Amino acid sequence: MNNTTRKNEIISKAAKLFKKRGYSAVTMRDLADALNIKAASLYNHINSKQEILSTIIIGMAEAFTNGMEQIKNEPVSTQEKLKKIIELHIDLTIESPEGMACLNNDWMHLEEKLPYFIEMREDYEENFRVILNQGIAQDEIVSRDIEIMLFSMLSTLRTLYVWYTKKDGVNAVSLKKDLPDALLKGIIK
Amino acid sequence: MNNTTRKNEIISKAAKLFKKRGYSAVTMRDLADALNIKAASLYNHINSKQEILSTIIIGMAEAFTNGMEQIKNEPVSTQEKLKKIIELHIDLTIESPEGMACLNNDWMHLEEKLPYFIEMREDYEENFRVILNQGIAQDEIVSRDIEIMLFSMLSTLRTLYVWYTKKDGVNAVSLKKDLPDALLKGIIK
DNA sequence: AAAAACAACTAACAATCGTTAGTTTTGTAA
DNA sequence: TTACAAAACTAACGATTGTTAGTTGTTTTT
Repeated sequence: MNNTTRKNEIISKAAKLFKKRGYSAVTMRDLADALNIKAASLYNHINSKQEILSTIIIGMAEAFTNGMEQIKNEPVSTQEKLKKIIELHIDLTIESPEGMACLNNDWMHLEEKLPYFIEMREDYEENFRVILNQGIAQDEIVSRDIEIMLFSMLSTLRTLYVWYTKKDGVNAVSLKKDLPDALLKGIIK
Repeated sequence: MNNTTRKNEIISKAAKLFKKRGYSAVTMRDLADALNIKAASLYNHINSKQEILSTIIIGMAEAFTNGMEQIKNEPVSTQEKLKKIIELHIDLTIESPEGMACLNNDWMHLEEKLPYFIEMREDYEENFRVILNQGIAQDEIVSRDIEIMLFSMLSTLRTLYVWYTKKDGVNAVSLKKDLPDALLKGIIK
């Protein structure tokens, strides 16, 4: 029943290649070469190139959806919720920087699952907005343009994988320690 | 002598398509269709697909390089320099969101000009680091992990085009008004 | 030992890729 | 009107694309 092992190896290797060069620029022969097999052999394990992309991206998106669902209903302050969202992004980025790259850069190449993905992304952003608005209502958050606060935080969180995976980049420890403050409190004295 | 008109139309249209689907996923026939001509006709104006990409990206990168060169030598406070960097990103994003998208997402498909691009990007980031360090030395900036401050600001600034180009997204006025504070002062009270 | 499942292979397909060659049309200046 | 340049066209090229069909070898299960 453990027929997923080889399939997972293929998907995992594909994610690495997609991160580097993007879905469209990676051919099935590139992927096969990286696994030391022939392109046709891939089809003993997966149904299509599209299925690989879909598996990677939808898996990540659902992880974020589930994480947000947890957080939004917790009986804690807005500041606490925002910190948990930041931690969610850090955790998922550390777990799979390649998946995060695909999620960010290749979602538009989804076909069948594209509407489902868009829906999840919109829901996620809307939940984020609600939390920010609650913060303003409860006087925890400054009353500025909410779209700018949302975009500013999400941009940073979504591209975490870029900096996490490069040498001399940021590491997990300092991320969890300093990123919440950087995002919430700013950088000037 | 005004033979650049048609060429610029092609490059401009290409940038729009690249922003939507990425360099690799856009074919010369796609580009030609969008201009209501045949693919072969493109080659009366440009030398290669790669040349189009290169023109777009190197142009943007040089604009940032020049902007940073201006800013770093101005006799103003760190906070003022950071504000000017933020404005530089806003201005260039408004001027060409498509170019920003290519710069961010398709740089790895550069061939001949890739080393030149990498060099410019590294210099830009290093200049940014120097400014932040000056700010710490002069007690203007909190003493936290500098890579995290750098990455946090740059991530937001580099993906500005995503939010600027979508309906109900952020607009130029509120950007210039609220983004500097959001990045520098944070969002909590 | 036989059977079944798994995972690789070779060979090839139709479609599409960026690009070239050579030709025709279009607009402008002489 | 002629001459010329700009910008389009048709046709095709060799390479590469994702994928299928059918086969062979290798493990695992019975």
